[in-house]
Amino acid sequence: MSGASQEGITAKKAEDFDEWYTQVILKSEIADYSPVSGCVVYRPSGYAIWENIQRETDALFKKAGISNTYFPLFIPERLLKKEAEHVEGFAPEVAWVTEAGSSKLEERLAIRPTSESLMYEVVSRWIRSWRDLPMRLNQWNNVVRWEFKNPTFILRSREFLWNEGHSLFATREEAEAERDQILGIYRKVTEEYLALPGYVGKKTRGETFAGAEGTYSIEHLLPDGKAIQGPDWHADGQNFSRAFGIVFVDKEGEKQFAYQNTWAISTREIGVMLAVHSDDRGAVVPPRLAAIQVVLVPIVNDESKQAVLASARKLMGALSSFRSHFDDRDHLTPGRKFNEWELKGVPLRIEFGPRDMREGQAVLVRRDTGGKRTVKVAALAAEVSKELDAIQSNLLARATEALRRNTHDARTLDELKDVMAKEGGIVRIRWCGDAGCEGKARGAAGGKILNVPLDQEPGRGVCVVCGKDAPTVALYGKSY
RNA sequence: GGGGCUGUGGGCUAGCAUGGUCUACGCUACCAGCCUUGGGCGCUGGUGAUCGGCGGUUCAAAUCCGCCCAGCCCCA
Repeated sequence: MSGASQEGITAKKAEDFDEWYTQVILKSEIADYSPVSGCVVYRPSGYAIWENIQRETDALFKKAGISNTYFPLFIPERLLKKEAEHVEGFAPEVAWVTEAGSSKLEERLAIRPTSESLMYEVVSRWIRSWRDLPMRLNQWNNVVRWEFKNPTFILRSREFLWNEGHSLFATREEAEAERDQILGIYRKVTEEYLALPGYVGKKTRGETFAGAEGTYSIEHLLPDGKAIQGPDWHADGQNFSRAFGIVFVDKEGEKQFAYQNTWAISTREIGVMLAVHSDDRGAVVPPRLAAIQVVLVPIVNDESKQAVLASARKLMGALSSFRSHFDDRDHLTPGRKFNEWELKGVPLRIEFGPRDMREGQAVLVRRDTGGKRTVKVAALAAEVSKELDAIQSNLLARATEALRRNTHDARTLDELKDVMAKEGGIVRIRWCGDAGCEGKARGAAGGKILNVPLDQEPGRGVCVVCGKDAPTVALYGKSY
């Protein structure tokens, strides 16, 4: 035991969250920095997490009747400019391609910050009649948003990966009905796979996506007391269809503009997930998303070596239905391996040594609680499955409890200031809906209105700012 | 948008004030051999850094100056 090793996490989650967060991601080998500021390299175990999120989300999209497509990276400037509010929202952070080789381009090309303008220009040619609708498209891709000054590892990067869903409907009613379906998918993915709870609600006018009529989000809470926006869904109304001429002939023979929605979940969720679940020993990754779900570490001595390794290999056969790994490296001690796999966030470890071999058992060690349990090898697969499920649900339960514990109430501006100063986290406030009051609340306590939850508690109250009648509860907090 | 801090082998660092003795310290990791293996084993030997990049001052720069890049923090 040297004690001087810097390989583990040296910062404490509770004491120095920012440093801890960076160390967890780098030292677990989930991601790394890129030579370009604000860009992220996903290493194999990190990209595997994204692939798993993608796979699960994609399956739900497909089940809902949404088809995948691919639209190109480059958007001609004239297209980006077609929807005024949209371009205004993104202009400051668009990266441009202006030359190729030694020649200057005639028209500069935007690297997509999102694909509305390019997609809708093309899609407008595909739609003629109400029979062509609804059309529900998706693509998994990368986007670039350049301008911000303080990138935050994974949580806010200049390039990120996401899905961008785009759907077109003949009527407003149909378009609006999509909201709960998509938010339901995101809620399922974030809760059941990422083990992340959140508040689903409507963003305020000022926080609405550029070009949209309404934005709905899932808001998560990080352990440092700041909220962060997760997946979202936007009701675009006819803004884009008018700008891009997406016109169809309805059943009555009348020309109509389509109603559109867009929605996204991004790699940011990986950062949120790691920040919420991980601990001072390293990363904690939910079993359903982990690149390796279970690692088998054999423990041998000279006499037992061959026999233990042979038995351990047989155990690996029983684990074929899991993403499993056999750590038979000969030059490292078991303790060393334990620490390494904990740092990397593997949900379940199996220890198997001479004693276990004799007794026909194996030791299961949970990453989330550190709890050890001895099980019979005959029941290994069933026990591993049970344990992985238990870890998965414990992570969500733990995070849900943390969210509940860090959600407070405030009835007046003074109370709001007080709660924010003392407790931080998310604060439920009554809000009359007025933008002026929103602004005052923003200035008052260092946070902002995160969203107005869809799930409204019954009852009435008065606005935390102006004291007028306020039918709705809004969520307030500091935000990334 | 404004202000501040940091950058030395893969990781953590010593050296920088007062330039030369730096052919750059130590730990860790890595490689080889031996010895070991139920929570970061031990011993011996070895690989690995033109000191973030470019330029300047100087006989001489990790050290002083300028610009740039990257990371981090605080305020708007």
